[in-house]
Amino acid sequence: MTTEAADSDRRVFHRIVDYVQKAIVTGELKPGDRLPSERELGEKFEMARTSVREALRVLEHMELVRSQPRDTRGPLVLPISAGPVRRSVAMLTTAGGLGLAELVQFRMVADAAANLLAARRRSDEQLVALERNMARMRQSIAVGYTEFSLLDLQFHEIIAEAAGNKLVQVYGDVTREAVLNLIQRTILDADDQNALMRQSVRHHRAVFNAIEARDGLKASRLARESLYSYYADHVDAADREIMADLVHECGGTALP
Amino acid sequence: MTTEAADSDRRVFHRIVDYVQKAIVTGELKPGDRLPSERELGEKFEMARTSVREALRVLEHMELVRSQPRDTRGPLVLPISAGPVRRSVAMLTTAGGLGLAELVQFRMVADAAANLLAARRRSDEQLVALERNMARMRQSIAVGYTEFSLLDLQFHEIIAEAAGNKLVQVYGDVTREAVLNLIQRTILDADDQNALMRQSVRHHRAVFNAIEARDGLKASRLARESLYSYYADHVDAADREIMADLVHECGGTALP
DNA sequence: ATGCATTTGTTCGTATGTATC
DNA sequence: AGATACATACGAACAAATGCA
Repeated sequence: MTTEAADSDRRVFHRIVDYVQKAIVTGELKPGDRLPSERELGEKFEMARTSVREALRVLEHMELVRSQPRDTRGPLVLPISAGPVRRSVAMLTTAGGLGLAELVQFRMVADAAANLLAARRRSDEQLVALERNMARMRQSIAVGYTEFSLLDLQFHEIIAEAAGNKLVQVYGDVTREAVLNLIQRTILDADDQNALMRQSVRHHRAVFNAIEARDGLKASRLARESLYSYYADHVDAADREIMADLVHECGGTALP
Repeated sequence: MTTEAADSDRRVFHRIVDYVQKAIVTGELKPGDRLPSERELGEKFEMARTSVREALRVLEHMELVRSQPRDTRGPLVLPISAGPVRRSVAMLTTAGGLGLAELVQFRMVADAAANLLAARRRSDEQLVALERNMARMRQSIAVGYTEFSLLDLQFHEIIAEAAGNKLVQVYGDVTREAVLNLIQRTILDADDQNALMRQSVRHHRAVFNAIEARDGLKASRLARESLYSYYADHVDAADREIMADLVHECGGTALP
């Protein structure tokens, strides 16, 4: 029989990784809990400390636990984090597995959804936060493009949070970050940067107005249109057509 | 003393992880290349073999390298994969404390986007794959609901792949799985199951027709509407309103 | 404040099974 | 078939850091 022995072809340390992962999913292990020390884990799972450590290195990389010299009471169970998603998406984009077109096309979907939901659910406090952000953004034009970019990210993150959907929020945040990383390698000259920043400020104002007026349709359409106008020139013709389709998905624009 | 702080607070094995990661990003290491053996890595980076192994376990978990007993010529550098994204996203959705409403609302966005893109990009082969899936699905009604659910997932996965966007694909796939896991705990009686399956078959036929006709607007609208009709009764009033908004985001439906 | 016990970080040596030449 | 090289895994050891009586 070629059936995997399930214990023999997998490495020993997987027993610990699988246990911890499952225990966290089922809620048996909660953030703040402590795992047994390396030696105790070795006893309970019947393996050497070196193997326990391999398991801990993997769990640590998943950001499920923290294991440091100061954790003398045992490895600490961490809250679920978006870090691994962020890192793996970043790896995919920087190593060539994901192009700008795919990222922007997804942003057209995610940002539009975020704006639509935020227009309905936003609180007045979040509106104030957006206004503060826009004020700082106007000031940062004089400072520089990287500073401006961070505030731009923050603007969208406020909206994503206001949307009240963790998936839209996290996926959107991660994708925006990836696009920024990808774009920052293409050096723009100072004039282009200034033009882009001023255009961005106008766009944010328009989105703010739509969200303030609870006009979700308009807010989502604005997201798609501005992404198209920013990035259409940076992708090839086929992807540009797709992006055009995504712009007009919503009936808010041209009705023949 | 001259103890470098930047080197002492990070563990030794990070030197190897960082080197390999950077080398892959810069293209210095390509898929198919071989890393030095564990012993040689230990010599070059001046660390013990146990530390080298911790590094390899992390790199392995990132799916950047494969290190097995058969790889006698050294650890194999792998092609960039979406696996880590899928795994980390799955962890977030299964253990992130997400409710049905959030998952379904995101599906309304992701599935709609997948259908829209698939309508434009689908190949004839993918159309055939969808037809085969629908045939098997009709047969599986007699077999049982769990069997049917797997084919239902597969139907959407074919579309997600046809959409030609890895992010839409991965996020959508994982979210659909999460919804299924959440729903399968609510036991439906046999009549309900049958009604649901027949409704699902009709819906898939409609989506297929739209994608075949390259009518992306219709395909995306169908996705939103059917998700609303499936799940609206299972969420509270506030979330139901949000879902209704998402349905009408697209101009394809009611125009006053 | 001072040891004492415990934990992690790291290294080294060794044994075993396996795949390749 | 035998020799070699490899990964897997174990265990012992010591330094450094930390918490506690």
